[in-house]
Amino acid sequence: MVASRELPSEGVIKVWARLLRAQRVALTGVEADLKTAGVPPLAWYDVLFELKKAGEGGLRPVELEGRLLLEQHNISRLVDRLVVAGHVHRRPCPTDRRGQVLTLTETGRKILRTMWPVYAGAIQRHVGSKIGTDEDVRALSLLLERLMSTRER
Amino acid sequence: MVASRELPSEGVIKVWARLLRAQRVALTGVEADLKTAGVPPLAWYDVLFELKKAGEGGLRPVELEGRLLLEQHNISRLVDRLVVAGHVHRRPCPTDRRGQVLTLTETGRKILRTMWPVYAGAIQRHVGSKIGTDEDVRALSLLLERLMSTRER
DNA sequence: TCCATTTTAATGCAGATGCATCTATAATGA
DNA sequence: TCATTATAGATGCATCTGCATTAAAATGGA
Repeated sequence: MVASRELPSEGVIKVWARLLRAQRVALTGVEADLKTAGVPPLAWYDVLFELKKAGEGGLRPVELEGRLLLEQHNISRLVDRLVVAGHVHRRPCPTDRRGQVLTLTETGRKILRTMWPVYAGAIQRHVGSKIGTDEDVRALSLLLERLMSTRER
Repeated sequence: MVASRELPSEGVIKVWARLLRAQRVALTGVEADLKTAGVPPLAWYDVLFELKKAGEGGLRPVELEGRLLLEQHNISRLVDRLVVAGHVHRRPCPTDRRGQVLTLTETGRKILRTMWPVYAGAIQRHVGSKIGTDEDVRALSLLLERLMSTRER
């Protein structure tokens, strides 16, 4: 892979530094807002939201892994905590006896409803209010999407 | 604060999601490259680099705190590890007997030199090669900078 | 079929982080 | 001056993450 031996330009290095820093600033701000409001942390929202999107059929841990980009052991323990808290139901998978199927419980659904207004306000406060026009929002969205892609340009 | 009660637009929510994800993808990629090369993690580089920039006079932990945006207790322990590893020298601060002054040791300088080529390659691989033109780099840099600012727009 | 390989999930252990608290010193100000 | 308050840094404890390993089940040939 030739490109991997190239050195980054000054501009790229700056983008890297700012990506780390902007994310950290925004994330710690949002997490702090959640904590202040007395609701669970972001990771819980992520799991619950994926399960809600998945609907009736629920999701298997291995599917969560792919969607949240978390390691297998982290999913395993995160789900543990959510099960203990009563927000997620875990039952054996009918088609694969190694696996399990996760679904939302009623309290899980309730947590999502409780968290969203807080979360949305935090996103607006720590991200939305910092960016300018809709056009800037679109531009940033597009550029960030490229960063996530696996292919080079 | 009125803006804090506004709800984020669809676009802003997407930016938030992509900011988290793009950063996670890039960061885990870079950390993995460092590990593969057998060099210390990013956090070590950050501290050592700040100390290098600070030069002769070194830095106090409280200054590192501001520059790296880490909590006081995290700085305290991170520095501990670097001192134990022999990369950082810690001596009492002459002007404030509560404090201390941190400077690079020779092996600390060496670690920086060893890490940079690996780190630079990783940045190019996981960030640089994903973005297109220099203009895109500039645009992304500018937009990310806005996110870090404390003021709203 | 049978065996090697791969996939799914859990877990023990070490390392890192968040939170609250503690000690020592410095700064403030009556 | 002395008492109050603020700041610098360390640390105990709980939680969370990373890493390696393990167990069980599924898959894919020969």
